[in-house]
Amino acid sequence: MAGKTPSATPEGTAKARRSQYGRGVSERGRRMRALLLASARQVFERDGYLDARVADIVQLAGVSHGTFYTYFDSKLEVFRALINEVSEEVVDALTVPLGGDSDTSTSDFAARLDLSNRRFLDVYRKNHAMLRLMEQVATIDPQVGEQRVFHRRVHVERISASIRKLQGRGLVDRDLDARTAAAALAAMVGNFAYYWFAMGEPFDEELAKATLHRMWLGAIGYHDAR
Amino acid sequence: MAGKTPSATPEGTAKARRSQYGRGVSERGRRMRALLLASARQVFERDGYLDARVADIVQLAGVSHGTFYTYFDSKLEVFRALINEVSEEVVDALTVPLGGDSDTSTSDFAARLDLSNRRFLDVYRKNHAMLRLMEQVATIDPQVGEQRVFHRRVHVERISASIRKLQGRGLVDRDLDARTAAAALAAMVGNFAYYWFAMGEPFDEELAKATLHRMWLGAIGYHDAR
DNA sequence: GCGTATTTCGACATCGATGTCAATGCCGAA
DNA sequence: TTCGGCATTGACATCGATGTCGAAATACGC
Repeated sequence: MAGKTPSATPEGTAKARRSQYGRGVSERGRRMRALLLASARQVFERDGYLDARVADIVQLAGVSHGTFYTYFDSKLEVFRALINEVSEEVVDALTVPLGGDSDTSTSDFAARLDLSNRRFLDVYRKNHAMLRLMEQVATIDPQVGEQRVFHRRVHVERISASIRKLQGRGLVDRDLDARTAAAALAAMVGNFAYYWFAMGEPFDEELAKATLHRMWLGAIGYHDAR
Repeated sequence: MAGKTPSATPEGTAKARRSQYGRGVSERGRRMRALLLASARQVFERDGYLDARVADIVQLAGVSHGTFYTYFDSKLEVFRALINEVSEEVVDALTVPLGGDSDTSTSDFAARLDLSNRRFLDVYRKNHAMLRLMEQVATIDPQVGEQRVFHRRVHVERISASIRKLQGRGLVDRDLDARTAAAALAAMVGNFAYYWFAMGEPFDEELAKATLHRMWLGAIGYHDAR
């Protein structure tokens, strides 16, 4: 049953060789992998996840069908690889502490919030095509679904930490439930960005950002003693 | 070319007969259609849109494969029929005028808003499985995508009309851009409902509704002279 | 310029869901 | 009970994307 070695034959299946040698280890391999990733991204953005075919990806890359499978097990696996890159950017943008170390900077909170939301929106705009696809694939593949949930958790946690801090300083009513409020604000900002950038609803750049900022603060009842 | 009548042969293709006779006109036919719709809904909710197979639907209904195609052209068409029913409920919930006729009821606005949001959330909860699927299919089928956009437009328009009315009465700052603010609030409520009911994030019923209400009002800077 | 490690090639087998159709079954009206 | 419109049946053809594999090509150390 297990691998005998008939003298002349090339030995083992191609698949076995592939996993044995690792895939794309050499410089050449790394370039090929990058090329395939770039092509895949183009095809996905053009055709959507479901309509994208491996055949299109390899054609765009100018390589043969089989080469694709040297580097990825399936269409889904390339997509995951691509979304990982984007995800990192998003999480980075969301991870920047809103609180700030200095207790002194009490009333700069509004400014820091504004900056943070702007950064998030800019990252969303930059990657809008992939983030739109992520919404699609999140409903199809559990692993990508997990990633979307992770984004949201990061966002909600950052916001609820801020709210608690403001409540500690007496700047926000303690009656407000921080977790629920954070969930609602994350929904507001995230879904607004989705319709604005991914679905193409037109808004005036500055007006939208300023309005979002102002509503965010009003929603938690934060009123700066300016 | 057109329908001659060779004596013995059954005449025309089955497909032609189907479109000729209409599908499910009789009482019997209407029952069959309803049965298939119910089975389809169960299968969709259990397996998701993509993994649902016509074979599963007919098996659950206890009829043969071909019968399905007497009533629907494809899996997509059944889904559209199902989502139409749900969509009607959602639009109804969103269509109830927030303004109210009476100019007198100035300060009941908050109460009416609360009622309206609660109604929306209840409809969402009731149909959460299909609405979750709608989010999935909206990214796949343009027609269902249109329907989702329509929901949103109804929601946004209702809210922005309210905001304008409140601005007219001097209860909300005229500086606030009604359309942008309405888009953000619709995003907040709609996406919160999605994560709450469709994705199963746990929230305390009463706390969530009250918090959403309070934030909604705070976001537009409405402060009741209570 | 030889040999081995690594990558590429592309024709082909596979696969499962979809939609079709000719034949048969059902049912109410005459 | 018989007739004809209407509905059901289920085996089958179709189809296109996926992933495989044996063999050829390329790189590169020696």
